[in-house]
Amino acid sequence: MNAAIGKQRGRNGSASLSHSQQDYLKQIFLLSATSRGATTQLLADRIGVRPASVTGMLKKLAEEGLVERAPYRAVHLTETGRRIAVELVRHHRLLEAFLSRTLGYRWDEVHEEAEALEHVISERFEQKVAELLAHPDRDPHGDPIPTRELALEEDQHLTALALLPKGSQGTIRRVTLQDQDALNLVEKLDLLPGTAIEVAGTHPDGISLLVAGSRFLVPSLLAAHLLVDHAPPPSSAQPETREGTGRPVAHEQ
Amino acid sequence: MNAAIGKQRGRNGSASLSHSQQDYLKQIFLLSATSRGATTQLLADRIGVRPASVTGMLKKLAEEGLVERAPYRAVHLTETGRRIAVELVRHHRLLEAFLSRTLGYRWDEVHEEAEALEHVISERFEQKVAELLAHPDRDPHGDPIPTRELALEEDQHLTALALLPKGSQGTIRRVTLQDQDALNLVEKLDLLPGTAIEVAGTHPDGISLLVAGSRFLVPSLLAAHLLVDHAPPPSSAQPETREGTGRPVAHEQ
DNA sequence: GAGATCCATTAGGAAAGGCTAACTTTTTAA
DNA sequence: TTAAAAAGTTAGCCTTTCCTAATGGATCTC
Ligand SMILES: [Mn+2]
Ligand SMILES: [Mn+2]
Ligand SMILES: [Mn+2]
Ligand SMILES: [Mn+2]
Repeated sequence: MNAAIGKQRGRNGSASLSHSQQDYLKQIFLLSATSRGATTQLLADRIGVRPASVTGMLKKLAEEGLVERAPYRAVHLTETGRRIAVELVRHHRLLEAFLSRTLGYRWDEVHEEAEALEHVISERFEQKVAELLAHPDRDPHGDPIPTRELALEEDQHLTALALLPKGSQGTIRRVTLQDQDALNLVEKLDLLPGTAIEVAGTHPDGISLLVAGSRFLVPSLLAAHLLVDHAPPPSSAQPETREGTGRPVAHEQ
Repeated sequence: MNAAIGKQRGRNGSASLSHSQQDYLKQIFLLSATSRGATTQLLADRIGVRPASVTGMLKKLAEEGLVERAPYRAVHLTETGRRIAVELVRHHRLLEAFLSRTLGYRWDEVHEEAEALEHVISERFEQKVAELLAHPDRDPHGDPIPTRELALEEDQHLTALALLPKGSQGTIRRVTLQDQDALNLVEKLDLLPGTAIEVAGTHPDGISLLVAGSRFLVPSLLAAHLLVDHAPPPSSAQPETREGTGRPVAHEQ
């Protein structure tokens, strides 16, 4: 049922995709969900190559029918390309859950290892791990794990903490960061997924937050990456949302 | 304590080794334990490339101080090269044990997956898996797993079934095959590691074997790859060993 | 609406790792 | 002991993926 990414011959008759090509597809997928879309520059940043290299690779992927491209424009995945990308996201997030739950990795350690393993595991490995974990639907950062049929539940009702008005209450559900130091900070502040929070007030540099009694400032950088399952402010006349300093940004995976 | 193989900078200051280079070192190590040694031709067969490619790579590895080489001769690992090779063997066999025990792979399925994963897992992954399995000393084929300090117990007292004289009794300890069909045959015949056997007689095409009451012919091809922990024949006057048709051959990993 | 400033693309080239074909050395065996 | 066979090496080439430098578009600002 899964799209083949690895060694097998592809859906048409083409050879397999290189790890590099796989990473391009995955980053295009993740960036496509953002406002800017998958631009050459952003892809270069995420993948760690120069823009010229991105242009070259995108041409190749377009020839192989995995992306659609117009020069000087953001690139889009074809259905084939999307399937491969989502398959990789499934691998990545399943692996993060596995590393965390079964092997006892810390939550800030899982990303890097999953980044390498995602290209290498077989469909059998994917299946066995999914069974071992009883088909989890979230990774340790709260990111949804696509199903085996590659359906990806998108959380419509999650909002970036940075965009919440004063008085909002809710629960942190996703942390879209992957930098180890940033993740450690989140943990130090007890802002892991599942934590109940209340917005005590806004602030030029972030959000003032009430968590388990204590009250402190969450910097914008962080607040943009904490996605909250929120109820509107209990009884105030605050606007439903406001334009924040930072918008949520998809994180690398 | 472990030699770094992966992404890290190497022992001197050199960059990391490619997966390809790692495979060469591992196969040189495994072939060095055989009578023919690590020749260009055998390496080409094992690695799946042409002999010309092997010559080219061996030159590169020699320049990097990982092998010592004389043209037209079998190649040898330096101490540095050996450490990297043994580290890979540890990864491979630990992974086989993990796939078999934790993920429930069949014993004929573990090799291929481990072949890909061995290059990609971190030292952390290695350590966590070793802990999870309580530091196993054998993989599912009975192959010894090098310790974290890279000590590799070699089983001096194991003999290929093909070389045993009539009347010998013993226990199968290792199965040095990796072909799936061959492994399935071994399983069908109940010749897994741990099985007690007795040599009922020799035969031009193999060995006649007594296993759990039944008696059947084990073809030479197989008998050369079944390593037995044996006692000499109980009270007969048979010679201790004999020259068999096939000698034991290290298997790929 | 015209620069200035990004952003994207092109051209040319390098490194890694494979290949084929031709040639040399070693080994085998008549 | 010598000729044929097998094994190993060399030379030249190809593909993949990256790079730098230069060029060509898009966009923002005044
Ligand atoms: Mn990756
Ligand atoms: Mn994640
Ligand atoms: Mn390998
Ligand atoms: Mn094994």
